[in-house]
Amino acid sequence: MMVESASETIRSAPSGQNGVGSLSGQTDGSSGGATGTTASGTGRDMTTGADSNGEMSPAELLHFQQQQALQVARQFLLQQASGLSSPGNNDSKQSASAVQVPVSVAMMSPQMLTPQQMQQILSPPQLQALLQQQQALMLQQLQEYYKKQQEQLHLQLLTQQQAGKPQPKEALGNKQLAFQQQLLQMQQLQQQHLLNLQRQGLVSLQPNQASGPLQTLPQAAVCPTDLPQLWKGEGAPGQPAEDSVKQEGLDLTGTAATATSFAAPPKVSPPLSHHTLPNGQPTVLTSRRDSSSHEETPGSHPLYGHGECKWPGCETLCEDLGQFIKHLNTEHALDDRSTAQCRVQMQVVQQLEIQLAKESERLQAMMAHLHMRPSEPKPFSQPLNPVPGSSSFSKVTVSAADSFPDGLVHPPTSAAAPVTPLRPPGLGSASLHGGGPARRRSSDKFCSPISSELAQNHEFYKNADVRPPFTYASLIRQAILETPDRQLTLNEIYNWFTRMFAYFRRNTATWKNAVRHNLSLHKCFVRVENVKGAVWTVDEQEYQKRRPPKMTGSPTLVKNMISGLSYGALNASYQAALAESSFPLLNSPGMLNPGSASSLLPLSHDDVGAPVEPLPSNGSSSPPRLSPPQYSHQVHVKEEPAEAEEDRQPGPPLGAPNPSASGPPEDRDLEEELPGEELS
DNA sequence: ATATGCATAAACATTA
DNA sequence: CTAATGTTTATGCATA
Repeated sequence: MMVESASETIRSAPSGQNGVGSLSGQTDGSSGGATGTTASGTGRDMTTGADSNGEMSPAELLHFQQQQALQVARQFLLQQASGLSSPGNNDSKQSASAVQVPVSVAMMSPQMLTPQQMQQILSPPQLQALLQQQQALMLQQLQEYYKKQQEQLHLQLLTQQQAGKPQPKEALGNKQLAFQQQLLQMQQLQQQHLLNLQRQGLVSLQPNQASGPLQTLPQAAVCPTDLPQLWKGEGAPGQPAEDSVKQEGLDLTGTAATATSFAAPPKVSPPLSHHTLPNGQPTVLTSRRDSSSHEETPGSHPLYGHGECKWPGCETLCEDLGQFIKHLNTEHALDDRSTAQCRVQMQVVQQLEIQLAKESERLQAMMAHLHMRPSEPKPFSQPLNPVPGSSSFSKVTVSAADSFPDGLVHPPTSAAAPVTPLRPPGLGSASLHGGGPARRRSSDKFCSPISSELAQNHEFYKNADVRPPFTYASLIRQAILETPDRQLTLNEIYNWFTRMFAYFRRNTATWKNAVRHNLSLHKCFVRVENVKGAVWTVDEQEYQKRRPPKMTGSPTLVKNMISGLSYGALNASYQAALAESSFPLLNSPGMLNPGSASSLLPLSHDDVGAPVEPLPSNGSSSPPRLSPPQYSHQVHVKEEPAEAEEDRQPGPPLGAPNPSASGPPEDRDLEEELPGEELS
């Protein structure tokens, strides 16, 4: 019971909150419940990391990455949507808050669109493009900022030297030396400290992030103002500059957070002050809001821009450069305060550096992941883990070949993602079957999809403690169909589950019970007495029979998008959509032009486009979808479902198109999955 | 508002 | 008897 209640809360949470905080809470993991429900539940299982203890890192990181990418994607969507329909409307508010916040800040708010949702809406190429853009920008911004900071520092030093001229050289020298030494020490300390923080940062950040850090962040201002605009790109309706001010938080999530963490009462002191905190902490972080300055005229002083002093926390207005210099020498001379500020600034820079490094790494990893294919000859390129034999399906799928139009040609980089092999489902393989977009509801229903999806993300599920978006029934079926003789003992099924999904390596009692329950409950699973016991087989016909009619989510979603695009609505529908589809980020290569809303439509049209996934080739994997009419029940062959199972004829079963038999109506569903429309 | 699909939990029954 | 298997029933959610 306890468990039950837990899961309930979890489930309800998303809906209740209008989808906003789905990611946050997350209780499930721990106990036996561990589950968040498959189809329905939403995918926040991912948060498993949060699941308390242990192994959060991989999942978490992954999650972060996804979040970031998604965030961008979301913005993109909003733009589009807004562009499509009502431009201005309610957007403004949201934009101010989470929506447009760049990267990490956004991450902090679990809100709205979830990964799954995004996936449904955006085509892989789109997402990739966005991703790329995002990364590029981020890097650029960071670098720029970093440069600037360095300049500032340098300048400061220089200035002081000049100022010091009049003074006796020795004094100056000493001072200078002391200063530098201090800086050095600081650096070292910072390094360590930062590293530590960094390590914990991600972890601590995730929870609670929603509000806390977010608020303080803006002041950290470590950021380049234009980011927002950039993000917005083309379509952004009317976004006043204010936004930019608000979202300054670049991605220093970690940074900011850390900073705030030690700056005791963070949010409190707004801009002003530069009083260093006792411990020499980043007060400045909070004070810096000069973000806007980007363009300093060549001739001018790096610390002087837009008629004001850019010294952290200063902002004194100066008519001209001369006056500024004067101001600089008087107000920001080499004294304790300035030194402290400088230190802080250094910290900022340091953090940014680290952040940059991190982001770079991430970028590399992402690029590597996304581009692997091109660079590598092999089809299924799953960079990380070479998969042993296990799945026959793995090869079937992915033909690779899809390169990204957008030019992200980046070096594959070994990149070692810190993370591990996890990879967001869908992300990689995307293309396979020619184009099928489709990310249909993950849940089983469409068996076919499952195999392809599995094939594609099989690595992911294998390593990530993420609940697969398929129903037990579909998984069981998949397991059975994957075997040569299409039959498995219960135990073998269990093994398949644990082998294929990291998720099923825990809470065994729960899912095993579910498996048994499903086997017994669904008519499509037939138990056959075998020599050495009983084995389970699949009655494909039965299985197909129970396929639900249409999919869901997406259409609605799309509709919303097109029409009102009210964020809320949109969000809601997404939520729904996503629940179904869970993970797979991008998938089909379908379209890439981000611009056309139209393209979005079809795509999300969800399920429709189920790709052709399982190539008929050997029929091993799943329903070889031939033409609509035929593919009916492959394996099935057995007209008499009952226990006639032995009919599970080894070889030919599947492929054999059974002319008559198939029930017309049901098959139709499958049709939907056919590549036909595809869309884009 | 109702029906359906699914996940879970759990009580039992059967079998090895 | 115990553990693994199977069956069933019940509950709750989400969705159509």
